[in-house]
Amino acid sequence: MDVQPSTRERLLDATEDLAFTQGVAATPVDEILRSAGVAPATLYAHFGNKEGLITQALERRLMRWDEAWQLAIDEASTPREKLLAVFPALTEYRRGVTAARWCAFLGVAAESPRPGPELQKALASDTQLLTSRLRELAVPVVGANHVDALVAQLVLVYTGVLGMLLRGMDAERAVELGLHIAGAAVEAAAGTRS
Amino acid sequence: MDVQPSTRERLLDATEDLAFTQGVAATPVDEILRSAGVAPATLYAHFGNKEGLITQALERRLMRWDEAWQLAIDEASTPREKLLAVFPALTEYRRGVTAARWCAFLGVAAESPRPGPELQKALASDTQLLTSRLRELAVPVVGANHVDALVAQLVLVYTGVLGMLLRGMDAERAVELGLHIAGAAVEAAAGTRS
DNA sequence: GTCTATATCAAGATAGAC
DNA sequence: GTCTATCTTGATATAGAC
Repeated sequence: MDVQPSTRERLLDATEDLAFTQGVAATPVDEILRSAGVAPATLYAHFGNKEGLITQALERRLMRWDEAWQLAIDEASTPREKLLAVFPALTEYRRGVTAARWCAFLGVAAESPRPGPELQKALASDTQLLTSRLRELAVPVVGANHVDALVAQLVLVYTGVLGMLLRGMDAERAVELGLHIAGAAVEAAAGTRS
Repeated sequence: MDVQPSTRERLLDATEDLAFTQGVAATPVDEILRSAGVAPATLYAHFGNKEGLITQALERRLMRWDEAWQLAIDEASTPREKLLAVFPALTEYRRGVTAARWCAFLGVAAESPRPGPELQKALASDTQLLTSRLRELAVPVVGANHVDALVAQLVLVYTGVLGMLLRGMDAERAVELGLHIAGAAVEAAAGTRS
């Protein structure tokens, strides 16, 4: 039996739908309210202000991405496949949630010159999760010595995949391309392993 | 003898300073006017509206990037170095102009869900220049058959370099990292050459 | 917790003079 | 071409009732 989503969740859903596709500044609070079927005062009671709403939408989004990525890792068999699972996970993830225009986190970062502490934390936690988990996964593949360089490369490629969406590239093609580049980087790093 | 910049140029300068570092929506026209020392009506006489101002700032920026990149290509000696010159060119370019927070074009694209035709054209011309010139440069390196795949990879890496700036990475490190990944991609593609 | 109604304010844009 | 002064709108946020 389906429970209908709470007011709070409807607001977060609408925020993902609208703000992460059109841009935050290009999405008036009014539009989110209309889409969620909620009154202004209710939004402010829950989230304080627009930035609070965006922040919590990002937090929920990161949790879901975290789970989706972890699932993809668990399903992969070899250490190398687990390390590269971030790319197929992205495709799968974008099917499950409302797909952002490119990346909810980078998009908000780009248009937030002076984020408040909460938002700043939410934004940083995306890069944080990305690098820390990739580091764990990379150790079995290239050894502890070469991990840092490889992780930085993988984060760059992952970021490039998302950026290509802004250049109009199809998401699946971008992921495929990224996987190819990342695979080569892993080979090169694994070859260097002392 | 230095000629002092025209009103028009002061406005474009201020736009690059402010809108491409803070974000367009986060930069009120007022702030640009104050920074340029110009009256509102003057701006609208020159550019029609805010989007016109942004559009022309992007157009001027692309011209300068075009020149800077071409210069870097001319200074490189081997075909492989010319192909990869886009990365050192980026470092050099960012010294010459007001460096954007990450990328003026991608940044504007990200916060413009429904750009007018002029702006759309200005945005597309960045990717256009990038792909067409890389394609020319790649032919001598990998042959005409494998060009498309390699170009797409290089554009992705280039885009990833810029995106890393939003994750707080230092520009020179990002460029260095990108150059490394791109170099490996070029090697791999050149090796495949039939 | 949620609503209706409204206050407040800032931003984009224009009128009209010089 | 450029200025001062102002208009108009649309967006964030709040007051007060249910």
